[in-house]
Amino acid sequence: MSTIKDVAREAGVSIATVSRVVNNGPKVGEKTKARVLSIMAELGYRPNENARALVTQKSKTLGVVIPDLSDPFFASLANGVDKVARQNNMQLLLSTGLITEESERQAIRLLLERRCESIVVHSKKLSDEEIIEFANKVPGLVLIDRFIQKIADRCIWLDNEEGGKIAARHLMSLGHQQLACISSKYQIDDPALRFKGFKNELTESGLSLLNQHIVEDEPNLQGGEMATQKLLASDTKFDAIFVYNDAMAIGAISTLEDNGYRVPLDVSVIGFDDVLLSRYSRPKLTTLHYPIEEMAEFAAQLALGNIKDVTAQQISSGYKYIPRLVKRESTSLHSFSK
Amino acid sequence: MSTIKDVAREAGVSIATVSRVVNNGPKVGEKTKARVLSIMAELGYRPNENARALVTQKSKTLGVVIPDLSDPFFASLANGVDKVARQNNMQLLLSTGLITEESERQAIRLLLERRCESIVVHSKKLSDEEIIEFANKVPGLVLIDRFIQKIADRCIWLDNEEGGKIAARHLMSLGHQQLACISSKYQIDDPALRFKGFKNELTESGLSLLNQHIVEDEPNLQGGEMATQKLLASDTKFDAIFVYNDAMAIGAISTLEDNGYRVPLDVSVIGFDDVLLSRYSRPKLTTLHYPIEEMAEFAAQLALGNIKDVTAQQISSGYKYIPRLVKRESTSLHSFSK
DNA sequence: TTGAAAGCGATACCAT
DNA sequence: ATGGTATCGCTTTCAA
Repeated sequence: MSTIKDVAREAGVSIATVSRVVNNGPKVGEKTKARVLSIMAELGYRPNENARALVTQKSKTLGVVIPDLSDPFFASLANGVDKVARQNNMQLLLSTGLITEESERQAIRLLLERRCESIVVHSKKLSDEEIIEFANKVPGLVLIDRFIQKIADRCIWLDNEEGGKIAARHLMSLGHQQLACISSKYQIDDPALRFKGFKNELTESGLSLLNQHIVEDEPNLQGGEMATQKLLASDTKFDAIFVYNDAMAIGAISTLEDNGYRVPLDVSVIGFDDVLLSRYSRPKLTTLHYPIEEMAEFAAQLALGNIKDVTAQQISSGYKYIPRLVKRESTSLHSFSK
Repeated sequence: MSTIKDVAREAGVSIATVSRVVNNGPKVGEKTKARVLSIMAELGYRPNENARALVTQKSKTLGVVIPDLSDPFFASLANGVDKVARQNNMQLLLSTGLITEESERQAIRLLLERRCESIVVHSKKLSDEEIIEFANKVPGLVLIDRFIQKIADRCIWLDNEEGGKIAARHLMSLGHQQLACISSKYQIDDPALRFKGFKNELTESGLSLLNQHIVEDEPNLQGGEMATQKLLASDTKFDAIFVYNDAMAIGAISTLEDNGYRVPLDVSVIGFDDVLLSRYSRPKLTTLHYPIEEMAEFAAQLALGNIKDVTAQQISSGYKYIPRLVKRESTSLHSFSK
């Protein structure tokens, strides 16, 4: 691959001049500019970004730390960051790894070694202290999907608890009174928060407690099916279920229908996340929209320093997103005719 | 961020020595090594990869060119490449853009400017000539999802036509004789190939022609629904449908059921791609598995030069993958009782 | 075992 | 308007 020197030599000018035309610098003679340009084309010259990064001290790179791209949720996150990268003439550098303390640490380090000045981090295992330490060292590091008080103004997160409350209100507004839950013991604390909000909202409204709360390991279709089987086996009466996420909710619907229940006629089901699946299921799933891509875009802008007016509110509680209820077909008015 | 000089100064050694301990080089005194190491930790020193790339002429970066990450198909592709990147101590650099000639060209160029020596390219708009030109310039550039004879040994692609044949055989083996198709005029030629194979297999087996072939614009749920409405409105008799992809197939099932048809009892439906959705639909979708992640992993290995034994076969027709039939619930034996 | 120095490919300041 | 050159942070001979 030819370098700036090659171009300079062929064009009979100095590398300084070549550099100027490459960067559309001022003060370059029309003739020389034309000549250099043609030589560049002829040689197929492409400036070396690594060399540029070294001298300019900027990498034109937006880093993102996530477990991997196999989960559509993280793919959306990465896509949001990538969108912003493109808008800013930068590229996305991906740093993936297991959800373990060491992998997360390593993923961030690799980005730092590339001198990424803007990084969107999704981390569940690193301690608050270590993240704060990184954040202090890197002004362009931003945390997504997690809230740490000391660096609140760099946190973009979803209020899972409020999501639970919204779900509860929705089901109650439809007249449901016998509410069941299907949760998951995932490696993160989102499930717990969602159900905490759900439960609190119920008790505030008089409904003493959940009839039944099933916890299943795997937050996927099978997990939802198994949980629902357990729920049915427990012989509890219920007219609505709040499920940890959409995948499990679809599993729940499947098992309910296999057992003669009609959704939403007999049982309302509400999910969480609003992933692609929820629009494809039958009945289409009522759920809470998790605006991860929008959040990721915002996170990227924040990492780039493009967000200027920060309110006191944001300084204390970060950038908090509230999930939005998406009413589709899996929930409906409770039929008292039964 | 501290540099190698800082470390050298603090440790009272030369930068050469520091470099040696950073790279686990040979011939370094135990005591000095220990001292340097401790200073490095103290300073939080991280080697500058850009500087390294400049001098070593390797970027430790695996590039991938795709339209974006919003489509799960491309997310899987990127995930496959990323897996291999990690295995090889490299990172994924993403270069996205619209499906236009200029964006695709630009995406590749950006990767070249970073001196990415291994690149997995998904390109639909660039001309064969231009791709060949890039390929000749970059030995580590590999094409996925497209076949170009002149660089056959750098092409990883799916035999869409064979997929169509497999679908036809499957439906015929179930006793179906009145076959309809739902296609899409997407920006690529995959649909055409799939249906060419399907049609050819039918004619070879005596079934003269498709009863009906509906072409819809959008290859998604709505497109599938609309196409199916048209199909029903056309008043043709059919007992099975071959649909361009899973999303459309799910739309088709939805519309069929809304109109009183039972799937697969009255009509068998087969999709293509085997995306996540197909396992979540009810009935679960019979489809053709498109092993895109596996293909992407292979492509990445090929780009890295890790594939050694190349057969004559591969030199002439590239790395061809055959879609695999995944029998689930949306197809079944034709009931002649009707 | 360690250090000095050349050089990777650019940018940018200082001259001319 | 153009050229010379120091410099970015690191690797890698070549000497000592």
